[in-house]
Amino acid sequence: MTEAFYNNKDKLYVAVDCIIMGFQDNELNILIAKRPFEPMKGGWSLMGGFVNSFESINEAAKRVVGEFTGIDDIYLEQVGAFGEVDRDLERVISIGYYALVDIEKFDTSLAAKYDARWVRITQLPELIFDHSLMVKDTLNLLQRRAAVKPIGFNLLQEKFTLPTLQSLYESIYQNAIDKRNFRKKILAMDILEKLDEKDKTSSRKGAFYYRFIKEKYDQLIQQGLNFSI
Amino acid sequence: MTEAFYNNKDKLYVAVDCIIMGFQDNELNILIAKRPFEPMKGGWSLMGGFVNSFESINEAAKRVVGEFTGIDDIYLEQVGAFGEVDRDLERVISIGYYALVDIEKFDTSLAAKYDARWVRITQLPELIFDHSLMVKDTLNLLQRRAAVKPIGFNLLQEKFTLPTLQSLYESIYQNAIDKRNFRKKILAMDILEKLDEKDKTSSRKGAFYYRFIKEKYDQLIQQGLNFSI
DNA sequence: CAGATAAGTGTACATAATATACTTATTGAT
DNA sequence: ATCAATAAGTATATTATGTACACTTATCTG
Repeated sequence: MTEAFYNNKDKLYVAVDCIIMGFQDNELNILIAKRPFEPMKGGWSLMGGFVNSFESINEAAKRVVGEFTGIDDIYLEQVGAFGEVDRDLERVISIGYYALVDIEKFDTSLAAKYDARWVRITQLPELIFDHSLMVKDTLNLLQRRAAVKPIGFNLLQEKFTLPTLQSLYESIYQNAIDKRNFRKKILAMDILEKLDEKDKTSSRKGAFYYRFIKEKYDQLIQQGLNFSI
Repeated sequence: MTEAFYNNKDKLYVAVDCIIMGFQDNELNILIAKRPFEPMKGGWSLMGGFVNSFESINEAAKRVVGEFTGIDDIYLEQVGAFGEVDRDLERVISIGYYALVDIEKFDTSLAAKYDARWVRITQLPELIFDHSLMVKDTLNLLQRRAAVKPIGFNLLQEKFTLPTLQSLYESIYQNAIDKRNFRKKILAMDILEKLDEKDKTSSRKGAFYYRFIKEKYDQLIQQGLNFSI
């Protein structure tokens, strides 16, 4: 019998914890919440939930991000499994996922419901359990990913300016980038379309909007070229 | 009560599957076994086991590698969690770990016991469940890691020749490397010590043995230099 | 119309990656 | 003893990439 082999093994709680990232005020922001129940009631926490037996762990993460943001158009990637015995009060294996969302699509009514808020990544409070470690691992992973894949655009609105895009990369890598070098590199890839319209909210001169052309990117990749910031 | 919040949630089986890698015949080898029980009895499988409630997932992986190789001096890193609903017959979340071992330390008596054998990574058969995917993800991860960390030495004996080291990197990256460029780069890092002794098993001239000096590497890293192949 | 502000632009230099061919040490066979 | 065979070992030139650096331009406001 199939079950015979498994029967005497332990079963554990399995959770997903989501590092939900948005871009706002020229900085990466992460959605965190005040935990409304014990254990660690009142502590700052990532958005999480338990994995049900009928859903994959990816589906669970997508569900959790949807529940807490109202957004289902997200970039989602697994950070890894966190499984120290004492990471929670009960024995819970948690699988970390980071999500990149367009913060403009955030359903703000949910912020009140869950006592959740966007906090700049440089100003995060200490989080409960191993959640701070999850954020640290995520930033590491994001830095490696963003260097070789155009995932940053998932954090922006469809139209964005080059100064905004540069701020995004500066926030991801936590260091300043020379704007001439940045523009040279990003424009040389030939995956952005310059629009006629300007954004004048942050300067008198205004900065031209650009658009990421996914089709062109896919085509270049197929030709063996590679994205690299 | 703490348990109240968790109580109505599903518990799942959690396993670890280990991609145990050795280096032999100038190629990466992976330890696989013929599965002795249902489901998928007789199929080729990675080395795995269930996570017990009293051990961390890292500990579980280390235990499994020890059980199947007799080696406890290993480099271990998590590949990620695999959680499709139908990845096994029962609902089992599996966490993949790859291990780099010195294949000379392998306890060969265990090979018979578990019907396990070392197979070249280029000649792996189709594995059961999602194990082939785990191997693919591992090779990817290993390629990125080996480029920036000297983890390859975990696969070699303490003394090794430069031609052997080069073969190792060629096997990891699955392409040929020019030996002049390779030697220039690896020696420039100044983390290898040349020994007086030669290995004459593969040529009449013989190749000098070298040794990896971890202390020197650690020192260089502390000074902000970085390893890069 | 002058001043303020951020957007936008080009070149020179340094570093790193890549391509390329001959010499040397040693053993085994004659 | 000499030669043939084999893999180990070695240096340089070229190209590509990354980095450093300062002035001009468009537009709004007062």
